[in-house]
Amino acid sequence: MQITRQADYAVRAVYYLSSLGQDDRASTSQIAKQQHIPPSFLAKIISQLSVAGLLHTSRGARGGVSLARDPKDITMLDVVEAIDGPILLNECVADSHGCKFEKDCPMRDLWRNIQGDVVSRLKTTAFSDFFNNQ
Amino acid sequence: MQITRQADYAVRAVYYLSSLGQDDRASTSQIAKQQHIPPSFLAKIISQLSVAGLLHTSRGARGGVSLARDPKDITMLDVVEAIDGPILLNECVADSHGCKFEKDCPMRDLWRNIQGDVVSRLKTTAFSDFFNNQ
DNA sequence: TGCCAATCGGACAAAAATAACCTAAAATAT
DNA sequence: ATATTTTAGGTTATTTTTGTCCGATTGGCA
Repeated sequence: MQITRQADYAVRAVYYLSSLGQDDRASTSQIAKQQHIPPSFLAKIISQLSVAGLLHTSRGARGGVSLARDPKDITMLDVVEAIDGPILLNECVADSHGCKFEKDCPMRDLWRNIQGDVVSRLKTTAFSDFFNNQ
Repeated sequence: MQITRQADYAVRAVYYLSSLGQDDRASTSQIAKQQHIPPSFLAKIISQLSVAGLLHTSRGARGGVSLARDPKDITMLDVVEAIDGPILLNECVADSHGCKFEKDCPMRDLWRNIQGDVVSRLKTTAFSDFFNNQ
């Protein structure tokens, strides 16, 4: 019942980029140093976030990483799911998993409801929210 | 971000026992069969639930497993935490884990809040709730 | 008393997930 | 050209998860 270290790192990386100006770029190693993330591990994570369309990366000297869109349009859910995949509190909640008891399993509804709340809260929290001090 | 299979099995086992009369006992193999749980795996889980004080077990012929208390006094949280340990959405929320950013990390508060909601919902759901049809 | 049904406890193991490292290659600004 | 930086991929180690198996023990019952 825990997000992975990778997802936490991803969130912190996006948080750091959000704290910079909108189009400022930072190198992976810079982000790693600031957020105390293993640099070579972060590279993989950045890559995944880039594939997911959340970040822009540019190679070469003076290259680096920047946000692909405004912090107010990047939610916690976007980042977490880009790394850990869809949030699923219990296997039986998945559409694919045909549980024998589906029909009359009261626990399934409970899990689904709680999961819905978690997803909803992550979806309604954008990275801009972390900086609005007013 | 998922409870383990073990925790799910544990919940289903307690659910099954709750569906019986208060002091009725069932053998591990009987529970396993009814709930489609690997029998030898369930034995371990039952043992943990017993240590946690949620179940009573009795050996010998005509032995078996029964609830240690009324279903209305056994919550989902009791069962899940007895197996998976304390619910923790992100490592940084743990008391022990001294994150360097603790003080000014807005994500930490978010995780803690969401976690609080999850825990709260599990704590307020007792197994008797699954059978009150009125 | 002695058999049977059941848990107990520990060892063992296979598979998956997690965390991380390393290197060669590609791109690009200077 | 050269230095910088991401990219892509493989490799490795550790831990967690999901089980299985088996002998010991316990307790009811004929």
